[in-house]
Amino acid sequence: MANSASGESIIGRFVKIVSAFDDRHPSMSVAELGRRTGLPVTTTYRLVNDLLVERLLDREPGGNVHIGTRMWELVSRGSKMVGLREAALPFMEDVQAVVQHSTTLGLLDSDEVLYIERIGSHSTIVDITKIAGRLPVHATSSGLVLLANSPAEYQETVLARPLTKFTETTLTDPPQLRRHLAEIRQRGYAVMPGVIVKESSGIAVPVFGPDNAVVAALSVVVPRNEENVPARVPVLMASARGISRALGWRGELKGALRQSH
Amino acid sequence: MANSASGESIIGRFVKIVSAFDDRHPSMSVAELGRRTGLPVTTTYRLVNDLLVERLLDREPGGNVHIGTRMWELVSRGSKMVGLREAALPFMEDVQAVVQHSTTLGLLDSDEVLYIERIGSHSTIVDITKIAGRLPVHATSSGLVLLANSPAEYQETVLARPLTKFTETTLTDPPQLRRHLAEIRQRGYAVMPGVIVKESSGIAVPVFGPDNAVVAALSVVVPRNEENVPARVPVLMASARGISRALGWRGELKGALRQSH
DNA sequence: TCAGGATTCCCGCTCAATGGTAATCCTCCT
DNA sequence: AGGAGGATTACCATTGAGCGGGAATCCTGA
Repeated sequence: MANSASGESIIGRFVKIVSAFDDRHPSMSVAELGRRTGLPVTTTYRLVNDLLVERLLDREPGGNVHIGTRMWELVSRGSKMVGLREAALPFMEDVQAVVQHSTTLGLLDSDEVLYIERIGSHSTIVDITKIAGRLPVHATSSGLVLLANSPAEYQETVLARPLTKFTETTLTDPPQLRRHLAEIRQRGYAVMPGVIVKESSGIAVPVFGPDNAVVAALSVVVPRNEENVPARVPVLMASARGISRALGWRGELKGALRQSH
Repeated sequence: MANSASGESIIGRFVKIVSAFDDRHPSMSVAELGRRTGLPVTTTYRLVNDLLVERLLDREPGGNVHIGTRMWELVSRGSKMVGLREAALPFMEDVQAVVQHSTTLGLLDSDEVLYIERIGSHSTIVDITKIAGRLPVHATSSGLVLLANSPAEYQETVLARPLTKFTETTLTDPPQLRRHLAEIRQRGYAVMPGVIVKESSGIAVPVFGPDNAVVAALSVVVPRNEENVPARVPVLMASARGISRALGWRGELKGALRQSH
Protein backbone atom coordinates (compact mmCIF):
# COMPACT_ATOMS: atom_id res chain seq x y z
CA MET A 1 0.00 0.00 0.00
CA ALA A 2 2.85 2.35 -0.13
CA ASN A 3 6.11 3.17 -1.70
CA SER A 4 7.99 2.21 1.41
CA ALA A 5 9.74 -1.09 1.87
CA SER A 6 7.77 -1.67 5.03
CA GLY A 7 4.50 -1.15 3.22
CA GLU A 8 3.28 1.95 5.03
CA SER A 9 1.53 4.86 3.47
CA ILE A 10 2.75 8.37 4.08
CA ILE A 11 -0.34 9.02 6.09
CA GLY A 12 0.55 6.10 8.31
CA ARG A 13 4.00 7.50 8.85
CA PHE A 14 2.55 10.88 9.53
CA VAL A 15 0.49 9.36 12.30
CA LYS A 16 3.57 7.64 13.67
CA ILE A 17 5.41 10.92 13.78
CA VAL A 18 2.64 12.85 15.45
CA SER A 19 2.10 10.02 17.91
CA ALA A 20 5.70 10.25 18.99
CA PHE A 21 4.88 13.45 20.82
CA ASP A 22 3.05 13.46 24.11
CA ASP A 23 3.06 15.43 27.34
CA ARG A 24 6.29 13.78 28.46
CA HIS A 25 7.91 14.33 25.07
CA PRO A 26 6.59 17.60 23.71
CA SER A 27 9.66 18.18 21.57
CA MET A 28 12.69 16.21 20.39
CA SER A 29 15.47 16.11 17.83
CA VAL A 30 14.73 14.67 14.43
CA ALA A 31 17.13 11.82 15.10
CA GLU A 32 15.27 10.88 18.24
CA LEU A 33 12.00 11.18 16.39
CA GLY A 34 13.37 8.69 13.91
CA ARG A 35 14.31 6.34 16.69
CA ARG A 36 10.96 6.61 18.42
CA THR A 37 9.01 6.02 15.24
CA GLY A 38 11.32 3.35 13.93
CA LEU A 39 11.46 5.01 10.53
CA PRO A 40 14.68 4.96 8.45
CA VAL A 41 16.85 8.00 9.19
CA THR A 42 16.82 9.55 5.76
CA THR A 43 13.12 9.08 5.43
CA THR A 44 12.52 10.72 8.77
CA TYR A 45 14.51 13.80 7.82
CA ARG A 46 12.80 14.12 4.47
CA LEU A 47 9.34 13.70 5.94
CA VAL A 48 10.03 16.09 8.78
CA ASN A 49 11.15 18.69 6.29
CA ASP A 50 7.91 18.33 4.37
CA LEU A 51 6.01 18.78 7.60
CA LEU A 52 8.06 21.82 8.55
CA VAL A 53 7.31 23.41 5.20
CA GLU A 54 3.58 23.04 5.82
CA ARG A 55 4.12 24.11 9.42
CA LEU A 56 2.56 20.94 10.74
CA LEU A 57 5.72 20.72 12.79
CA ASP A 58 7.65 23.67 14.16
CA ARG A 59 11.40 23.81 14.61
CA GLU A 60 12.62 25.46 17.77
CA PRO A 61 15.93 27.33 18.23
CA GLY A 62 17.75 24.29 19.60
CA GLY A 63 16.90 22.33 16.47
CA ASN A 64 14.27 20.22 18.16
CA VAL A 65 10.88 19.96 16.55
CA HIS A 66 7.42 19.91 18.05
CA ILE A 67 3.81 19.77 16.91
CA GLY A 68 3.22 22.88 14.86
CA THR A 69 1.02 25.76 15.86
CA ARG A 70 -0.64 25.54 12.47
CA MET A 71 -1.48 21.93 13.08
CA TRP A 72 -3.18 22.75 16.34
CA GLU A 73 -5.00 25.58 14.63
CA LEU A 74 -6.27 23.53 11.71
CA VAL A 75 -7.49 20.72 13.88
CA SER A 76 -9.05 22.98 16.48
CA ARG A 77 -10.79 25.05 13.87
CA GLY A 78 -12.28 22.08 12.10
CA SER A 79 -12.94 19.65 14.90
CA LYS A 80 -16.28 19.25 16.57
CA MET A 81 -14.47 18.70 19.85
CA VAL A 82 -13.92 22.36 20.33
CA GLY A 83 -17.60 23.12 19.99
CA LEU A 84 -18.46 20.43 22.49
CA ARG A 85 -15.80 21.64 24.85
CA GLU A 86 -16.94 25.25 24.58
CA ALA A 87 -20.53 24.32 25.21
CA ALA A 88 -19.55 22.26 28.22
CA LEU A 89 -16.96 24.46 29.88
CA PRO A 90 -19.25 26.98 31.61
CA PHE A 91 -21.34 24.19 33.09
CA MET A 92 -18.25 22.30 34.12
CA GLU A 93 -17.11 25.37 35.96
CA ASP A 94 -20.39 25.49 37.80
CA VAL A 95 -19.97 21.88 38.84
CA GLN A 96 -16.42 22.56 39.79
CA ALA A 97 -17.44 25.52 41.92
CA VAL A 98 -19.92 23.43 43.87
CA VAL A 99 -18.20 20.07 44.10
CA GLN A 100 -14.68 21.37 44.51
CA HIS A 101 -13.00 18.40 42.92
CA SER A 102 -11.95 17.68 39.40
CA THR A 103 -14.60 17.66 36.75
CA THR A 104 -14.13 15.89 33.43
CA LEU A 105 -15.86 15.49 30.11
CA GLY A 106 -15.25 12.29 28.21
CA LEU A 107 -16.53 10.42 25.22
CA LEU A 108 -16.36 6.97 23.75
CA ASP A 109 -13.67 6.36 21.18
CA SER A 110 -12.14 3.08 20.04
CA ASP A 111 -13.62 1.20 22.97
CA GLU A 112 -12.10 3.54 25.49
CA VAL A 113 -13.01 6.75 27.24
CA LEU A 114 -11.27 9.75 25.75
CA TYR A 115 -11.26 12.77 28.00
CA ILE A 116 -11.64 15.99 26.11
CA GLU A 117 -11.74 18.39 29.00
CA ARG A 118 -10.78 18.43 32.61
CA ILE A 119 -10.82 21.22 35.13
CA GLY A 120 -10.12 21.36 38.80
CA SER A 121 -7.52 20.82 41.40
CA HIS A 122 -4.45 18.95 40.29
CA SER A 123 -3.44 18.32 43.82
CA THR A 124 -6.15 17.62 46.35
CA ILE A 125 -7.01 14.17 45.12
CA VAL A 126 -5.75 11.29 43.08
CA ASP A 127 -7.09 11.58 39.57
CA ILE A 128 -5.18 10.18 36.67
CA THR A 129 -7.42 11.77 34.06
CA LYS A 130 -5.65 13.91 31.51
CA ILE A 131 -6.94 15.99 28.63
CA ALA A 132 -6.66 13.86 25.50
CA GLY A 133 -5.96 10.93 27.79
CA ARG A 134 -7.66 7.55 27.66
CA LEU A 135 -8.96 5.11 30.22
CA PRO A 136 -10.75 1.78 29.84
CA VAL A 137 -14.54 1.86 29.70
CA HIS A 138 -15.25 -0.76 32.32
CA ALA A 139 -13.15 0.90 34.98
CA THR A 140 -14.43 4.46 34.94
CA SER A 141 -17.76 5.97 35.86
CA SER A 142 -17.72 7.91 32.57
CA GLY A 143 -17.05 4.76 30.63
CA LEU A 144 -19.88 2.87 32.25
CA VAL A 145 -22.35 5.66 31.59
CA LEU A 146 -21.30 5.77 27.96
CA LEU A 147 -21.40 2.02 27.63
CA ALA A 148 -24.78 1.80 29.33
CA ASN A 149 -26.18 4.08 26.66
CA SER A 150 -24.66 2.20 23.75
CA PRO A 151 -26.31 -0.45 21.56
CA ALA A 152 -26.46 -3.87 23.20
CA GLU A 153 -24.24 -5.53 20.57
CA TYR A 154 -21.54 -3.00 21.24
CA GLN A 155 -21.77 -3.60 24.97
CA GLU A 156 -21.27 -7.29 24.37
CA THR A 157 -18.16 -6.82 22.28
CA VAL A 158 -16.67 -4.80 25.09
CA LEU A 159 -17.69 -7.29 27.76
CA ALA A 160 -16.27 -10.11 25.70
CA ARG A 161 -12.75 -8.80 26.00
CA PRO A 162 -10.41 -9.39 28.92
CA LEU A 163 -11.14 -6.74 31.54
CA THR A 164 -8.31 -5.56 33.77
CA LYS A 165 -9.00 -5.57 37.50
CA PHE A 166 -7.34 -2.42 38.82
CA THR A 167 -8.61 -2.62 42.39
CA GLU A 168 -10.85 -5.02 44.25
CA THR A 169 -13.90 -2.94 43.40
CA THR A 170 -13.33 -3.02 39.64
CA LEU A 171 -16.10 -5.04 38.06
CA THR A 172 -14.78 -7.55 35.56
CA ASP A 173 -17.45 -10.20 35.62
CA PRO A 174 -19.65 -9.81 32.49
CA PRO A 175 -23.01 -10.79 34.07
CA GLN A 176 -22.33 -8.51 37.01
CA LEU A 177 -21.39 -5.69 34.64
CA ARG A 178 -24.47 -6.28 32.54
CA ARG A 179 -26.66 -5.90 35.60
CA HIS A 180 -24.78 -2.80 36.60
CA LEU A 181 -25.13 -1.24 33.18
CA ALA A 182 -28.88 -1.81 33.23
CA GLU A 183 -29.03 -0.09 36.58
CA ILE A 184 -27.02 2.86 35.31
CA ARG A 185 -29.17 3.25 32.24
CA GLN A 186 -32.27 3.23 34.36
CA ARG A 187 -30.98 5.52 37.11
CA GLY A 188 -29.31 7.86 34.70
CA TYR A 189 -25.98 8.02 36.48
CA ALA A 190 -23.03 5.90 37.58
CA VAL A 191 -21.21 5.93 40.88
CA MET A 192 -18.02 3.95 41.04
CA PRO A 193 -15.96 3.80 44.21
CA GLY A 194 -12.25 3.28 43.69
CA VAL A 195 -12.46 1.46 40.42
CA ILE A 196 -9.07 2.50 39.18
CA VAL A 197 -7.56 4.22 42.15
CA LYS A 198 -8.65 3.05 45.59
CA GLU A 199 -8.81 6.48 47.16
CA SER A 200 -11.25 8.16 44.84
CA SER A 201 -14.77 7.68 43.56
CA GLY A 202 -16.16 8.71 40.23
CA ILE A 203 -19.68 9.90 39.51
CA ALA A 204 -20.82 10.33 35.93
CA VAL A 205 -23.95 11.27 34.00
CA PRO A 206 -24.73 11.31 30.28
CA VAL A 207 -24.73 14.37 28.01
CA PHE A 208 -27.14 14.30 25.07
CA GLY A 209 -26.85 15.63 21.55
CA PRO A 210 -29.59 17.10 19.33
CA ASP A 211 -30.72 13.65 18.17
CA ASN A 212 -31.09 12.48 21.75
CA ALA A 213 -28.03 10.28 21.47
CA VAL A 214 -25.51 10.24 24.29
CA VAL A 215 -22.47 12.12 23.05
CA ALA A 216 -20.40 12.44 26.19
CA ALA A 217 -20.22 11.84 29.91
CA LEU A 218 -19.83 14.50 32.54
CA SER A 219 -18.16 13.34 35.70
CA VAL A 220 -16.51 14.32 38.93
CA VAL A 221 -13.87 12.53 40.94
CA VAL A 222 -14.23 12.88 44.70
CA PRO A 223 -12.39 11.39 47.65
CA ARG A 224 -13.78 7.98 48.37
CA ASN A 225 -14.22 8.57 52.06
CA GLU A 226 -16.45 11.55 51.45
CA GLU A 227 -19.89 11.41 52.96
CA ASN A 228 -23.08 11.06 50.94
CA VAL A 229 -21.57 10.86 47.50
CA PRO A 230 -25.03 10.52 45.91
CA ALA A 231 -25.72 14.09 46.95
CA ARG A 232 -23.43 15.11 44.11
CA VAL A 233 -25.63 13.54 41.50
CA PRO A 234 -28.30 16.25 41.12
CA VAL A 235 -25.71 18.93 40.42
CA LEU A 236 -24.13 16.79 37.77
CA MET A 237 -27.45 15.95 36.17
CA ALA A 238 -28.59 19.53 36.04
CA SER A 239 -25.31 20.62 34.50
CA ALA A 240 -25.35 17.80 32.00
CA ARG A 241 -28.80 18.89 30.91
CA GLY A 242 -27.46 22.41 30.53
CA ILE A 243 -24.68 21.16 28.29
CA SER A 244 -27.11 19.03 26.32
CA ARG A 245 -29.35 22.05 25.74
CA ALA A 246 -26.38 24.11 24.63
CA LEU A 247 -25.70 21.36 22.11
CA GLY A 248 -29.19 21.60 20.71
CA TRP A 249 -30.89 18.88 22.68
CA ARG A 250 -34.60 19.55 23.20
CA GLY A 251 -35.67 17.34 26.07
CA GLU A 252 -35.97 13.60 25.97
CA LEU A 253 -38.47 11.64 23.91
CA LYS A 254 -39.66 9.62 26.88
CA GLY A 255 -38.35 6.16 26.20
CA ALA A 256 -40.30 3.89 23.88
CA LEU A 257 -40.01 6.00 20.78
CA ARG A 258 -36.26 5.64 20.68
CA GLN A 259 -35.94 2.18 22.08
CA SER A 260 -38.15 0.79 19.32
CA HIS A 261 -35.65 1.55 16.60
CA MET B 1 7.90 17.92 -5.27
CA ALA B 2 5.26 15.32 -5.56
CA ASN B 3 3.76 12.61 -7.61
CA SER B 4 0.80 14.72 -8.51
CA ALA B 5 0.38 16.52 -11.81
CA SER B 6 -0.10 19.76 -9.94
CA GLY B 7 3.16 19.33 -8.09
CA GLU B 8 1.83 19.02 -4.57
CA SER B 9 3.05 16.64 -1.93
CA ILE B 10 0.64 14.43 -0.07
CA ILE B 11 1.30 16.48 3.00
CA GLY B 12 0.24 19.58 1.14
CA ARG B 13 -2.96 17.92 0.09
CA PHE B 14 -3.51 16.71 3.59
CA VAL B 15 -3.35 20.30 4.77
CA LYS B 16 -5.79 21.32 2.06
CA ILE B 17 -8.23 18.70 3.20
CA VAL B 18 -8.00 19.55 6.87
CA SER B 19 -8.25 23.25 6.06
CA ALA B 20 -11.52 22.64 4.26
CA PHE B 21 -13.17 22.14 7.65
CA ASP B 22 -14.02 25.04 9.91
CA ASP B 23 -16.75 26.01 12.33
CA ARG B 24 -19.14 26.76 9.50
CA HIS B 25 -18.29 23.51 7.72
CA PRO B 26 -17.58 20.92 10.38
CA SER B 27 -18.55 18.03 8.11
CA MET B 28 -19.26 17.47 4.43
CA SER B 29 -19.51 14.83 1.75
CA VAL B 30 -16.35 13.62 0.09
CA ALA B 31 -17.50 15.11 -3.20
CA GLU B 32 -17.91 18.51 -1.62
CA LEU B 33 -14.55 18.13 0.05
CA GLY B 34 -13.10 17.53 -3.38
CA ARG B 35 -14.75 20.66 -4.67
CA ARG B 36 -13.61 22.80 -1.78
CA THR B 37 -10.04 21.61 -2.00
CA GLY B 38 -9.92 21.63 -5.78
CA LEU B 39 -8.41 18.15 -5.84
CA PRO B 40 -9.31 15.68 -8.62
CA VAL B 41 -12.28 13.54 -7.64
CA THR B 42 -10.59 10.18 -7.65
CA THR B 43 -7.65 11.49 -5.76
CA THR B 44 -9.89 12.96 -3.12
CA TYR B 45 -11.66 9.67 -2.56
CA ARG B 46 -8.44 7.73 -2.36
CA LEU B 47 -6.86 10.17 0.04
CA VAL B 48 -9.94 10.39 2.21
CA ASN B 49 -9.97 6.63 2.46
CA ASP B 50 -6.38 6.61 3.64
CA LEU B 51 -7.27 9.19 6.24
CA LEU B 52 -10.32 7.23 7.36
CA VAL B 53 -8.18 4.14 7.82
CA GLU B 54 -5.88 6.05 10.15
CA ARG B 55 -8.89 7.69 11.74
CA LEU B 56 -7.61 11.14 10.98
CA LEU B 57 -11.04 11.66 9.49
CA ASP B 58 -14.24 10.05 10.76
CA ARG B 59 -17.18 9.04 8.61
CA GLU B 60 -20.60 9.76 10.03
CA PRO B 61 -23.78 7.77 9.39
CA GLY B 62 -24.93 10.05 6.57
CA GLY B 63 -21.68 9.44 4.70
CA ASN B 64 -20.25 12.83 5.48
CA VAL B 65 -16.78 13.02 6.91
CA HIS B 66 -15.30 15.25 9.58
CA ILE B 67 -12.04 15.73 11.41
CA GLY B 68 -11.35 12.53 13.27
CA THR B 69 -11.41 12.13 17.00
CA ARG B 70 -8.02 10.48 16.78
CA MET B 71 -6.63 13.48 15.01
CA TRP B 72 -7.81 15.79 17.76
CA GLU B 73 -6.40 13.40 20.31
CA LEU B 74 -2.97 13.11 18.73
CA VAL B 75 -2.58 16.81 18.29
CA SER B 76 -3.92 17.70 21.71
CA ARG B 77 -1.72 15.14 23.39
CA GLY B 78 1.43 16.30 21.70
CA SER B 79 0.90 20.02 21.36
CA LYS B 80 2.28 22.54 23.78
CA MET B 81 -0.88 24.56 23.32
CA VAL B 82 -2.82 22.37 25.67
CA GLY B 83 -0.32 22.89 28.46
CA LEU B 84 -0.43 26.61 27.95
CA ARG B 85 -4.18 26.60 27.88
CA GLU B 86 -4.43 24.49 31.00
CA ALA B 87 -2.06 26.72 32.88
CA ALA B 88 -3.97 29.79 31.83
CA LEU B 89 -7.55 28.67 32.23
CA PRO B 90 -7.95 29.03 36.01
CA PHE B 91 -6.51 32.52 35.90
CA MET B 92 -8.65 33.42 32.93
CA GLU B 93 -11.66 32.36 34.94
CA ASP B 94 -10.61 34.66 37.73
CA VAL B 95 -10.36 37.55 35.30
CA GLN B 96 -13.64 36.58 33.80
CA ALA B 97 -15.31 36.50 37.21
CA VAL B 98 -14.15 40.02 37.99
CA VAL B 99 -14.34 41.75 34.64
CA GLN B 100 -17.49 40.02 33.40
CA HIS B 101 -16.61 40.28 29.75
CA SER B 102 -14.85 37.94 27.42
CA THR B 103 -11.30 37.00 28.26
CA THR B 104 -8.90 35.68 25.64
CA LEU B 105 -5.45 34.19 25.39
CA GLY B 106 -3.58 34.74 22.15
CA LEU B 107 -0.14 34.27 20.70
CA LEU B 108 1.85 35.39 17.71
CA ASP B 109 1.84 33.09 14.71
CA SER B 110 2.60 33.91 11.10
CA ASP B 111 2.38 37.62 11.70
CA GLU B 112 -1.08 37.38 13.18
CA VAL B 113 -2.63 36.84 16.57
CA LEU B 114 -3.88 33.31 17.02
CA TYR B 115 -6.36 32.93 19.86
CA ILE B 116 -5.96 29.69 21.69
CA GLU B 117 -8.55 30.20 24.38
CA ARG B 118 -11.54 32.36 24.99
CA ILE B 119 -14.06 32.33 27.75
CA GLY B 120 -16.96 34.56 28.61
CA SER B 121 -20.23 35.86 27.42
CA HIS B 122 -21.02 35.25 23.79
CA SER B 123 -23.77 37.78 23.87
CA THR B 124 -23.29 40.90 25.93
CA ILE B 125 -20.71 42.53 23.74
CA VAL B 126 -19.32 42.52 20.25
CA ASP B 127 -16.25 40.33 20.16
CA ILE B 128 -15.22 38.59 17.00
CA THR B 129 -12.55 36.50 18.68
CA LYS B 130 -12.87 32.76 18.20
CA ILE B 131 -10.83 29.88 19.51
CA ALA B 132 -8.30 28.98 16.82
CA GLY B 133 -9.27 32.21 15.09
CA ARG B 134 -6.87 34.85 13.81
CA LEU B 135 -6.80 38.62 13.82
CA PRO B 136 -4.19 41.06 12.53
CA VAL B 137 -1.52 42.17 14.97
CA HIS B 138 -1.83 45.91 14.48
CA ALA B 139 -5.53 46.01 15.15
CA THR B 140 -5.84 44.12 18.42
CA SER B 141 -4.62 44.90 21.89
CA SER B 142 -3.20 41.37 22.15
CA GLY B 143 -1.37 41.81 18.90
CA LEU B 144 0.19 45.07 19.94
CA VAL B 145 1.38 43.67 23.24
CA LEU B 146 2.94 40.72 21.46
CA LEU B 147 4.48 42.93 18.82
CA ALA B 148 5.80 45.38 21.39
CA ASN B 149 7.72 42.53 22.99
CA SER B 150 9.17 41.22 19.75
CA PRO B 151 12.60 41.93 18.27
CA ALA B 152 12.81 45.30 16.52
CA GLU B 153 13.51 43.79 13.09
CA TYR B 154 10.38 41.76 13.32
CA GLN B 155 8.33 44.80 14.28
CA GLU B 156 9.61 46.57 11.22
CA THR B 157 8.65 43.78 8.85
CA VAL B 158 5.14 43.93 10.21
CA LEU B 159 4.96 47.71 10.03
CA ALA B 160 6.26 47.61 6.49
CA ARG B 161 3.19 45.81 5.24
CA PRO B 162 -0.10 47.43 4.29
CA LEU B 163 -2.17 47.81 7.45
CA THR B 164 -5.93 47.67 7.17
CA LYS B 165 -7.84 50.48 8.84
CA PHE B 166 -10.89 48.84 10.40
CA THR B 167 -12.23 51.87 12.25
CA GLU B 168 -11.10 55.43 12.63
CA THR B 169 -9.14 54.54 15.76
CA THR B 170 -7.10 51.79 14.09
CA LEU B 171 -3.49 52.90 13.96
CA THR B 172 -1.95 52.34 10.55
CA ASP B 173 0.76 54.96 10.44
CA PRO B 174 4.14 53.27 11.11
CA PRO B 175 5.77 56.10 13.09
CA GLN B 176 2.67 56.48 15.20
CA LEU B 177 2.57 52.73 15.77
CA ARG B 178 6.25 52.66 16.65
CA ARG B 179 5.67 55.25 19.32
CA HIS B 180 2.69 53.38 20.59
CA LEU B 181 4.61 50.09 20.77
CA ALA B 182 7.34 51.74 22.79
CA GLU B 183 4.72 53.02 25.19
CA ILE B 184 3.15 49.60 25.52
CA ARG B 185 6.47 47.94 26.16
CA GLN B 186 7.26 50.46 28.85
CA ARG B 187 3.86 50.46 30.52
CA GLY B 188 3.44 46.75 30.25
CA TYR B 189 -0.06 46.77 28.82
CA ALA B 190 -2.08 47.90 25.82
CA VAL B 191 -5.46 49.57 25.76
CA MET B 192 -7.09 49.89 22.38
CA PRO B 193 -10.49 51.46 22.00
CA GLY B 194 -12.55 50.23 19.08
CA VAL B 195 -9.68 49.19 16.89
CA ILE B 196 -11.57 46.52 15.01
CA VAL B 197 -15.11 46.97 16.22
CA LYS B 198 -16.17 50.46 17.23
CA GLU B 199 -18.22 49.44 20.22
CA SER B 200 -15.61 47.57 22.19
CA SER B 201 -12.21 48.18 23.71
CA GLY B 202 -9.45 45.66 24.21
CA ILE B 203 -6.98 45.56 27.07
CA ALA B 204 -4.03 43.19 26.92
CA VAL B 205 -0.95 42.29 28.95
CA PRO B 206 1.96 39.93 28.24
CA VAL B 207 2.40 36.43 29.63
CA PHE B 208 5.97 35.22 30.16
CA GLY B 209 7.58 31.85 29.74
CA PRO B 210 10.39 30.28 31.79
CA ASP B 211 13.08 32.04 29.76
CA ASN B 212 11.44 35.40 30.35
CA ALA B 213 10.24 35.59 26.78
CA VAL B 214 6.71 36.73 26.04
CA VAL B 215 4.77 33.66 24.98
CA ALA B 216 1.23 34.93 24.91
CA ALA B 217 -1.08 37.84 25.59
CA LEU B 218 -3.94 37.83 28.06
CA SER B 219 -6.72 40.22 27.20
CA VAL B 220 -10.26 41.28 27.89
CA VAL B 221 -12.77 42.94 25.63
CA VAL B 222 -15.05 45.43 27.33
CA PRO B 223 -17.73 47.83 26.08
CA ARG B 224 -16.07 50.97 24.85
CA ASN B 225 -18.35 53.29 26.75
CA GLU B 226 -17.41 51.69 30.05
CA GLU B 227 -15.98 54.02 32.66
CA ASN B 228 -12.36 53.90 33.80
CA VAL B 229 -11.12 51.14 31.56
CA PRO B 230 -7.61 51.41 33.03
CA ALA B 231 -9.00 50.07 36.29
CA ARG B 232 -9.10 46.68 34.58
CA VAL B 233 -5.37 46.62 34.06
CA PRO B 234 -4.21 45.50 37.52
CA VAL B 235 -6.44 42.43 37.50
CA LEU B 236 -5.10 41.44 34.13
CA MET B 237 -1.52 41.97 35.16
CA ALA B 238 -1.85 39.97 38.33
CA SER B 239 -3.48 37.11 36.46
CA ALA B 240 -0.89 37.21 33.71
CA ARG B 241 1.82 36.88 36.34
CA GLY B 242 -0.05 33.94 37.77
CA ILE B 243 -0.12 32.26 34.39
CA SER B 244 3.55 33.06 33.84
CA ARG B 245 4.43 31.46 37.16
CA ALA B 246 2.41 28.39 36.31
CA LEU B 247 4.50 28.17 33.14
CA GLY B 248 7.72 28.21 35.12
CA TRP B 249 8.53 31.90 34.97
CA ARG B 250 10.51 33.04 38.03
CA GLY B 251 10.13 36.78 38.17
CA GLU B 252 11.75 39.22 35.81
CA LEU B 253 15.49 39.79 35.59
CA LYS B 254 15.15 43.54 35.88
CA GLY B 255 16.06 44.77 32.44
CA ALA B 256 19.73 45.10 31.55
CA LEU B 257 20.71 41.51 32.03
CA ARG B 258 18.37 40.35 29.34
CA GLN B 259 18.55 43.31 27.06
CA SER B 260 22.29 42.92 26.72
CA HIS B 261 22.00 39.60 24.96
C1' DT C 1 -39.61 5.97 -13.64
C1' DC C 2 -36.03 9.06 -14.30
C1' DA C 3 -32.29 12.54 -13.58
C1' DG C 4 -28.31 14.28 -11.36
C1' DG C 5 -25.16 13.67 -8.24
C1' DA C 6 -22.21 10.84 -5.15
C1' DT C 7 -19.31 7.01 -4.92
C1' DT C 8 -16.66 3.15 -6.41
C1' DC C 9 -13.95 0.47 -10.01
C1' DC C 10 -10.56 0.04 -13.36
C1' DC C 11 -6.00 0.62 -15.17
C1' DG C 12 -1.68 2.12 -17.49
C1' DC C 13 1.76 5.64 -16.69
C1' DT C 14 5.47 7.78 -14.26
C1' DC C 15 8.03 10.35 -11.18
C1' DA C 16 8.14 11.15 -6.12
C1' DA C 17 9.34 8.73 -2.43
C1' DT C 18 12.56 5.53 -0.73
C1' DG C 19 16.57 4.33 2.03
C1' DG C 20 21.25 2.80 1.86
C1' DT C 21 25.94 4.87 2.09
C1' DA C 22 29.01 8.53 2.89
C1' DA C 23 30.28 13.17 3.83
C1' DT C 24 29.77 17.06 6.95
C1' DC C 25 28.51 19.46 10.95
C1' DC C 26 28.09 19.88 15.97
C1' DT C 27 29.08 19.37 20.82
C1' DC C 28 30.95 17.83 24.50
C1' DC C 29 34.85 15.70 26.87
C1' DT C 30 39.72 15.13 27.64
C1' DA D 1 43.67 21.49 20.38
C1' DG D 2 42.12 17.18 19.26
C1' DG D 3 38.99 13.67 18.80
C1' DA D 4 34.90 10.66 19.60
C1' DG D 5 30.02 10.07 18.92
C1' DG D 6 26.03 11.63 17.49
C1' DA D 7 23.08 14.67 14.57
C1' DT D 8 22.31 16.37 10.15
C1' DT D 9 22.80 16.85 5.23
C1' DA D 10 24.08 15.23 0.49
C1' DC D 11 23.93 11.95 -3.08
C1' DC D 12 21.64 8.66 -6.11
C1' DA D 13 19.89 4.36 -8.33
C1' DT D 14 15.62 1.91 -7.97
C1' DT D 15 10.63 1.17 -8.16
C1' DG D 16 5.96 0.79 -6.86
C1' DA D 17 2.58 4.10 -4.75
C1' DG D 18 0.22 7.67 -6.14
C1' DC D 19 -2.06 9.62 -9.92
C1' DG D 20 -6.26 10.82 -12.40
C1' DG D 21 -9.15 10.21 -16.55
C1' DG D 22 -13.04 7.56 -17.67
C1' DA D 23 -16.83 4.47 -16.99
C1' DA D 24 -19.84 1.80 -14.12
C1' DT D 25 -22.74 1.73 -10.13
C1' DC D 26 -25.22 3.39 -6.32
C1' DC D 27 -28.30 6.77 -4.11
C1' DT D 28 -31.97 9.90 -3.49
C1' DG D 29 -35.48 12.82 -4.28
C1' DA D 30 -38.81 14.49 -7.77
